[in-house]
Amino acid sequence: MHWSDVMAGRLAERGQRHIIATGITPSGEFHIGHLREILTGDMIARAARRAGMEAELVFVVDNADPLRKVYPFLDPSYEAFIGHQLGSIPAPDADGKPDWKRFNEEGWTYGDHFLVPFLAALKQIGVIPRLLPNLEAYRSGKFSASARIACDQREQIREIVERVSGRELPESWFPWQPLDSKGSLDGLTITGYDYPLVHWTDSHGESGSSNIEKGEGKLPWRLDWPAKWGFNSITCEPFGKDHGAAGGSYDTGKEIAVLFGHEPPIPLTYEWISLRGQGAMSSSSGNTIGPIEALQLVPPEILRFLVANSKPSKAIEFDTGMGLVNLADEFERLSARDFDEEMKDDSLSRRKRVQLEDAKVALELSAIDEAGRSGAASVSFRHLALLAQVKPDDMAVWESLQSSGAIDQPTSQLVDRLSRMRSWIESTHFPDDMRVDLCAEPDVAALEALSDAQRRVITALKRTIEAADWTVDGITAAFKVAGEEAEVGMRDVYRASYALFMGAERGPRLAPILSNCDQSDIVSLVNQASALTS
RNA sequence: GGGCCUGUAGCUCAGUCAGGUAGAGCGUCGGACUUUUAAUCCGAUGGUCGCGGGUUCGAACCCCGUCGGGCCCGCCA
Repeated sequence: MHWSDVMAGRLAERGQRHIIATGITPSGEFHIGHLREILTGDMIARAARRAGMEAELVFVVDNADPLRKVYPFLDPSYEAFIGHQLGSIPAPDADGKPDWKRFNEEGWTYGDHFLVPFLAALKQIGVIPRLLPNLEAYRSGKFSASARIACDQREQIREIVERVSGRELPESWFPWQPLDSKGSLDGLTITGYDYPLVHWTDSHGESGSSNIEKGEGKLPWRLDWPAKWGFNSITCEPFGKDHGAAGGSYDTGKEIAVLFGHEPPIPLTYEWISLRGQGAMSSSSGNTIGPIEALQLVPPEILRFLVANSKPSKAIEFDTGMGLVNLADEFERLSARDFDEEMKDDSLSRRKRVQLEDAKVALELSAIDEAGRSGAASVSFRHLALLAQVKPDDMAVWESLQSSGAIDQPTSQLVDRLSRMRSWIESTHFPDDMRVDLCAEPDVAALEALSDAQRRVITALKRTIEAADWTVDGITAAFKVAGEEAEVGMRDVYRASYALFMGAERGPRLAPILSNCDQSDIVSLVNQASALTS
């Protein structure tokens, strides 16, 4: 059974209506690791709906969290905002400086700056969650009930956190973090509590009172999370393995949730996505690939397939090179199959049946449109990569596909895919193995491996290529004539030609590629090779 | 020190929850298509299931131990 269906089964035991939560802090550039969080939630929601339940995906925007440090992309002036809430400070402009103008005129905050492009990327991959901005929730008093319980029963809370996490909280610990005289959550000392006020003194020597019902501060993370579960009626939440560790915030959260008066959500811990060859992604190290950047290269349904086809407990290595080609081609192959038909075979082993079922579901979950199925593009990624390189003009690509009978008219999906393919090819991520590269000069090793008969082909090519009419047909004819002159079969002609032009044994069809090159350059290459082999 | 995840074919992984003759895809090799845009089709190749014990008629699967890799148990997500 597919992992999403396993989750749906657990949800069904609990009830028929579900709110699946995801949550991210908009402290910096979003990366594809965050995409796993959202997609995992989206897929659980889809599975629940498929099983006949009501399910909604929500995205908690943790913009009440403070800025932790001045990241490399920020101007040093952000020093003044450390400890301030991400939804209450200005966004960085192109130079990393606070953009006060937009902040004052449009209310454009630091959190918005990172969130909005991420939402655009989500839309492309077919995920449109209901947003729950956390800072606004504090300000509108949604946290009041839980905050009061936390402050009133702070010794029970302390006991839970210390027992479950195994760590000792400092004597000064208090379950509410007020904002200080400058708007920071850092460096305060709590001096007293009279509901609804928490009294404090700050690092500037000021003192004041924070009303826990008006968002003049926030709950610490371990309390903030279970509180949100309650007033948002969250029934299920996937989260990264950091939260899932024993003694981690889910463990304390599920007990605190009960104290707050509600049931904790059904959890699902997922593994990280890392970049191939580079280790875990992290916003602060700059070792990231953003969802936007990823979507410039990868068709959205294939990004979905990557997550759908990996069990959440498995770490994913995101590979923008050959791994992507293989992934995309696997997706294409699966898309072209009819699983329902295959599963009618009663002789299938249980193992095989499971495999078919999982592939079928993964494929369904990969569709951008939940109702639709992601149809096969009928062109493999490999093939498209070749065509895109060989034919600079899109129309020529479609003509080639039409003439081979692969497609009738290019679908919008295919047009979209070609444009992403072109940006991938131009990027540094495109694998060398896939690049169509003609030799600039003869590849001696490849030529030396040729048989005598094949060497005669090169000698013959020297004349026919030079004389060729420089079109696809003309070049094809030149190969044919060379074969006749050298008295060898076409197999040898091409063996020799690939060694000559690409330093390889095989390759893509040569005539269309050569026709895009300058004839004199090719002639020169053949002449040099001919000198080496004769 | 405590805990979580992970280890199965050259590679990526399924199969472990419900024990019943080791699976898929890719790769590799061979063949076909009398040349094909690295295509396609067919066939073959390939595993001491990390290791050691135990339970069982029977273990990749359950139990105990052990080794390797990743991570958490500060703040914060």
